[in-house]
Amino acid sequence: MTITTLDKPSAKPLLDWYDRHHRDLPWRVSPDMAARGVKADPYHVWLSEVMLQQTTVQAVKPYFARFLERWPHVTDLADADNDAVMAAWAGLGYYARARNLKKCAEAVAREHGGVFPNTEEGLKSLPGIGDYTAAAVAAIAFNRQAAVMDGNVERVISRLYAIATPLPAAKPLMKEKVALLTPAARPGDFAQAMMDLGATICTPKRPACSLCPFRDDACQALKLSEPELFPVKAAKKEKPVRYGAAFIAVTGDGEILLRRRIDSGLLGGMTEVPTSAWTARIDGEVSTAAAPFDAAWQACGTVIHVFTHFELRLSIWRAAIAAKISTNDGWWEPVTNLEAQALPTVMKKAIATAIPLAFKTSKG
DNA sequence: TAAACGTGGGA
DNA sequence: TTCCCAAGTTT
Repeated sequence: MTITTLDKPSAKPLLDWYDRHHRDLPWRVSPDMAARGVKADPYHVWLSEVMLQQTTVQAVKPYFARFLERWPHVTDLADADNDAVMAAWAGLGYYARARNLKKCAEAVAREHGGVFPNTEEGLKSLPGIGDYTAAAVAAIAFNRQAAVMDGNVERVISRLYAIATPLPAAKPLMKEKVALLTPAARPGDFAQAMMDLGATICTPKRPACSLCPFRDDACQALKLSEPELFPVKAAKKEKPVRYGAAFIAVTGDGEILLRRRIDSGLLGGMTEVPTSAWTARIDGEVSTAAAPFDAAWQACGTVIHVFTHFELRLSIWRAAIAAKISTNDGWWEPVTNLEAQALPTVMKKAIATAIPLAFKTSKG
């Protein structure tokens, strides 16, 4: 005879918790909506999942709304102009996501008749869709029993089972545990419940264990009275500093010189002001040697911007010139039209340092 | 396997 | 202030 015990994790208490305490999110079909027959839109689910990669819910919300308003269907995004998509993504970071987003939309439109594949495997073959996103879209949009594992789930699972192996080595074991826990019914809600739990209860610091659906007996980390010990992670590496110069040339007509970065690598495909190379150390004086042309360049400050794997200290130079100077690459853009450009945050900071009124907010 | 790849907000 | 990190993917 089968005996049900409470000391092993079960999806049921979590789903019950989710029914009462789920977050209402713009891209989400909540349980009450599902009960009224509302179905998840794969395009919405996919778009939100890509935007949410390594990005906070709060940051994503306005971008998600603008993308849907401008490109209501995946075929609209497939037909969109590349630079328009990059400009719409500007500020959200990890710009390879935007490049792959566009490629993925094109693949869905042209190779799949405008319909997203409804299996994990089919989704995973698309640009920008990895293990997590494939499982998330399969579960949330297509009700597939896929094991969804993101940073939240890793934290919850590592605590439920008190997994002492450090990340990322522990991922295969964690994935195994998630797969065993994922129910055949409501797999999408289960995945979202795990993520909501990780975001609101099973937080990295000071988890609210008294409110957790696994509080009674299931959580091994809580039994040890040390939930914050999990997950165990490898030590971080030191962040190097790089230096460079950026040049903001302004004409009497109020236009500045911009150019487009190459499609690959850091800020790939985004717009920038001319800059020097970003080198690991200052060789001699900070200078205008890398300026796009000779002019009366004036130093007007330094921008310090922290990327994922290095810190950039950018010396900002400004020159007022009478008229446009012809250059090999780039174009002159009215300062009044900078909001429409694909300018990453670091470039908005650089321009704002030279032209304080260039943007509505000084922080870009 | 490990490094590259952005940003802004909270503690 | 400084550190941490948030629904990861690609190479």
